[in-house]
Amino acid sequence: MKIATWNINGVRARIDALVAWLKESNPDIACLQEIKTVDEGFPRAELEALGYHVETHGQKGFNGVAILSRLKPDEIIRGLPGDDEDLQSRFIEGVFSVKGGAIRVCSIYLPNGNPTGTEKYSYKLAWMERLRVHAEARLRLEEPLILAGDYNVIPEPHDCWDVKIWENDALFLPPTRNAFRKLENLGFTDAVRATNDTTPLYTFWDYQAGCWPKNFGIRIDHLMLSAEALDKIVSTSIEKHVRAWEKPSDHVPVIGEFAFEAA
DNA sequence: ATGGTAGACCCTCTA
Repeated sequence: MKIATWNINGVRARIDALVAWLKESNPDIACLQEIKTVDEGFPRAELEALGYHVETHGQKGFNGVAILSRLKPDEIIRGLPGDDEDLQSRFIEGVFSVKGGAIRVCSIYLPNGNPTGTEKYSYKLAWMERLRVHAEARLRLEEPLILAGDYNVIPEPHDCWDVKIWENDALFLPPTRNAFRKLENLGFTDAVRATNDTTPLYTFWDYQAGCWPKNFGIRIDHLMLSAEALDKIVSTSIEKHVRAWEKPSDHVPVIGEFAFEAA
């Protein structure tokens, strides 16, 4: 079973690329971020025509997340618990029945946090703490749990092309990486690093300043696995070729292949 | 010289 994450930077601008990628890679579950539309504006018919169930948590103009799935979800939770005042659409969670039980998959669009030293950065850190609290509660279910998404976190120096450029950025500052490490310390494993060595791997190349042709990228899109999900991981792939497509997102999909079977 | 691009959308914000 293939479970993927992709920040598509606007689902309506990216529908042709999304359909082409789904046909090519055929993921069983695709977590999307930055759909940048309200639920009613989501191009669901094109995706249902490919055999996907479509669950969205949209927002006008910014943010917004979705889960596409071959299996019909048993349950969907919209919004990250822990702050009723937070109106930004950055989290959706689905439960799916597989042979032997259930798996739980979350599509996460973690706040960027720049500029640092502002309420945007404190919002990022507060959001990461809410994610940690929610993830800790979900771990007690002892299910395969996959937290998939755009974390806006560069975990290690070798996950960016030049650490000097990023060392003071909200994506790399020590409090950001410490909060990410706290999530790992709960018992989550970075699927790409569990299946690859420490060579540089990127999932995002800025549109600006020729970052893509120069391979000036960063790795910020992650599949974080509970122990029960890590037991089932077979391989991962970063779909780098998608960045070279016409009208690309600035992020590429990350796919995990798991030894789950449909119920 | 403080650049450069992209998406959504009311013209400026977010990234």
